[in-house]
Amino acid sequence: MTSGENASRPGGRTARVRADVMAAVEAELAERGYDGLTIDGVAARSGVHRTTVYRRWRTVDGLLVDLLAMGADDNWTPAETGSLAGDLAELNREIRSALTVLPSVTVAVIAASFRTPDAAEALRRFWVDRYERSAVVVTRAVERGEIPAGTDAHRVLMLATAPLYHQLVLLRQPMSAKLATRYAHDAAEAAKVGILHG
Amino acid sequence: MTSGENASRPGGRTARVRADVMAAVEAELAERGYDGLTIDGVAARSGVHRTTVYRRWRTVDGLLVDLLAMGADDNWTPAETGSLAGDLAELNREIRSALTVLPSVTVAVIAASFRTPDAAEALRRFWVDRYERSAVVVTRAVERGEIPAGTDAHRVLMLATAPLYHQLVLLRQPMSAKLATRYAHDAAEAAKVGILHG
DNA sequence: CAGTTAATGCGACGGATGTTGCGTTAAGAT
DNA sequence: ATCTTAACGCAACATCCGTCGCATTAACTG
Repeated sequence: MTSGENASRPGGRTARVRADVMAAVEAELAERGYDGLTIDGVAARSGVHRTTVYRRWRTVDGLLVDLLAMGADDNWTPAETGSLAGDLAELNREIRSALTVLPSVTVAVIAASFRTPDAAEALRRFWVDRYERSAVVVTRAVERGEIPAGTDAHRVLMLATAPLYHQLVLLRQPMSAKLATRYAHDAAEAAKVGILHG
Repeated sequence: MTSGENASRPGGRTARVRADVMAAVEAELAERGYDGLTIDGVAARSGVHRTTVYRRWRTVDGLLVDLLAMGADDNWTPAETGSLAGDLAELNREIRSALTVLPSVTVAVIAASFRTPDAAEALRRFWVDRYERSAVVVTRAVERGEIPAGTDAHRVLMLATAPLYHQLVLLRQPMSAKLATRYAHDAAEAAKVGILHG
């Protein structure tokens, strides 16, 4: 993609330029926010020439997509706590953290996704992957006999996590760690009593 | 705000200009999408001069905020169907409609909210108002004895509606009317069995 | 070590975006 | 009917944004 990771010349300078630019993006994002992010600003701060940034990343959104890719952990799996409520609560803790940290790369890429199809697609893939990996917490709960077989994993995950995105990103209201955990528990309870059958 | 509704000279020409510009915004939004929306484009299509649009609305986001205000119904109340599940399903039907219609002013204002504080604040107020008005469906359910007293109205509404925003706006995946209704029923069921106590 | 060539640096350009000063129009007042 | 004055139209301007051609650097090759 826009990443230069597998380029034909991944040598020292190219890698150094990418690291410098990515660091500058994060710093500018922290100082000026998404709408204050400009290629000129990033280039100036990083010490890399404007033209180079334009050529390698095209747009501000391209920079953010690359930053998201840089931070994504390919080996990520949901933590295992021993209970569905605990697993979902840990998921929500991570999500809340990603959305409230400053600067939040996730929120910035969400903003970017409304402007360029590339960012939208990158974010979509990122989330599809995360939710697919997360489905195992429901599978494990079924195997433990904690919840009925045939429980709709996707709906469980949506009920648990969607309120965080909605309230923190769209409604722009704070959410305590306690409330985030409560949504996780609500979803687990609903699954337990058999509401979320396939 | 940016609206000219209560200006000192709300006469024929000013009102006509506003109507023309708003119509042009909607048309441009439908044709080019949010990221293709420009003041010059809107001005050209509406037949109003560039400078006039800049002076009255300042930015593209200002145009969208005004369009949202124009479409907002001050007398809105949630429909009354006789059951909590029915009321929530009707809410979700309206939300799904607002998010999937083309062009979706709601989605456009969400996009704008990531760029200017004015748009973010306008959207926040809009939603706070809507969720406050919607709380009555939970109150009614308690009065009918359908769900326990002390049920957390906000959590009921979030569980029912957040998955729609999350899946349609952020995950950018389609959602059938049936699934939207199912989330409404899930939230109602969870309330009924007492999971969502205050 | 010398040669090849991507990647970067550099300056200049064209177009888009937003602003300003001033003249013109028309809504509302007397 | 006349006057006043917001609101609008107009043109010129400054700035920002993205691109291009060409020179330079430095990573890889043999």
